[in-house]
Amino acid sequence: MNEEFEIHMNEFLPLRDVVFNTLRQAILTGELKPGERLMEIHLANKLGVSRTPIREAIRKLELESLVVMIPRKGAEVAQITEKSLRDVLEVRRTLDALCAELSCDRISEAEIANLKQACLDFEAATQGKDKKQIAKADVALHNIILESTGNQRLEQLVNNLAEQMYRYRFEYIKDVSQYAQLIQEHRVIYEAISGRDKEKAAQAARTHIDNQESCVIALIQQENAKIKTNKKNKK
Amino acid sequence: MNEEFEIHMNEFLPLRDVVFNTLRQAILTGELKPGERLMEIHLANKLGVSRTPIREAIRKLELESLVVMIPRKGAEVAQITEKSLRDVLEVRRTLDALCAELSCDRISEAEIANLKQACLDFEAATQGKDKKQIAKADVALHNIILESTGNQRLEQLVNNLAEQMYRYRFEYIKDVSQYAQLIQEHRVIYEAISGRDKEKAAQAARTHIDNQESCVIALIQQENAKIKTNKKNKK
DNA sequence: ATCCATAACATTGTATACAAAGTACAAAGA
DNA sequence: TCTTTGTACTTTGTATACAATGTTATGGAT
Repeated sequence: MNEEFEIHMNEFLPLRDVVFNTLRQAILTGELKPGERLMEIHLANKLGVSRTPIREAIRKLELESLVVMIPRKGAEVAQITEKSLRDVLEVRRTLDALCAELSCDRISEAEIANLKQACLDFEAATQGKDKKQIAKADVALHNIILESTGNQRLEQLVNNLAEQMYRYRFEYIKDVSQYAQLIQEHRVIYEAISGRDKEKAAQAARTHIDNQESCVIALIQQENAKIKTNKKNKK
Repeated sequence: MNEEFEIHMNEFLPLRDVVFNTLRQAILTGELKPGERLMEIHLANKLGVSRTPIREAIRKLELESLVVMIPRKGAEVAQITEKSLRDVLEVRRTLDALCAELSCDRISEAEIANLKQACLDFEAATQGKDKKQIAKADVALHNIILESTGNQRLEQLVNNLAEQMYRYRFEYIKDVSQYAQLIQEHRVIYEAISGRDKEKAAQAARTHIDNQESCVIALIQQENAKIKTNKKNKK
């Protein structure tokens, strides 16, 4: 329970940003669980800083909806409900489709080559056992598309929405049976974008999200069922 | 220059939120101008609080991209360039279209009635001289559509994007020649949604943004031209 | 007169101190 | 036994103090 957080100490960043990154990572990876309280003094001691940087980090997490503030009680890690996840995905489906379309218009030949390589890298990663490596390859691939849109605001928003899902991503990515499909979907997206076929690219992006949605929703329901069973057993 | 900010003192809100709302409002209305520095002690004195709530408010403004942090120099009000505005609108066009589509599926009969009334209210407001009233009626109308989607995350994102534009909105809304067109566009949107015609609604929403984009971009270029002229004159 | 160096100052970054509010637990009374 | 009240403790909200750094101004040397 008391394992230390992985502190991302970029030397020259203000402490508030180090704390922000650390806490965010902890929430996204599930190290800090939904509903868990973030108590300032406790965190300050744990990270070896004062309350001030902790508080400023919490303000940012608050605006990212990763924590919710309870008046005069403090911050706690936001719950992810099935509804909130569907809401996020509904938006992301649209924005990912937009990314794919814009990418068709604006991607450079060099980026197309990178994208192809990223598809291969992802495929290679799924052969190995390191789940973190797989997630990393997936993120890298999607980042190439994002950057090719040349729209920073879009990039920022999609990254943020994607992060909301990382909290489930690690479970999702463990599902080996999905790998073949993911590889295939990436291939379709690559081909649509490299062929600059906007319609096809948008559709492929939507399908990609749809499939993720089914998987993750299934995971949540499974989780919920487990909780209910536990409650019954306690009785 | 030294007029006081309009402090939105909701009595029971923590000071950081009061400060946050106050500063945000000041930035959006142009009271705090792009490039202007936000100095903590100065703001603290002006608002009659200590630096702590000021700093926490700035952290939130930072995440909203309304201010940018310069290391060891502090916060300053973010510039809006033509590029950043185009980026925002590119995203918003897509999300507004999504809103319109979702609304077609999910809006209640009561909300349709509200929407109709909001169209009339907006029309009435354009008859008067109070520009704030016009902006308010416009926001109210769009909020009805937003809320009818039932997607809180979408609501939050679109509101945020819209706010980025309010910084230009007040100039834009002064352009009396646009009123007829705005009224007409609202009417088309209303009819599409009340008829639950997704395709038409999405298209109308996109057109609405397109027209705003032309107007606001024209304003910016006009502004830029003015600045250039001034520089020349100084020489 | 200009350029460099040093000192004073201004401002942010961080830590700590103090105030207020909420919570939990225990003791006393019905 | 249950409820109520009071007290101690925990935790947040706010203010202030201290440290570090960057900037500006001043003075001297060339």
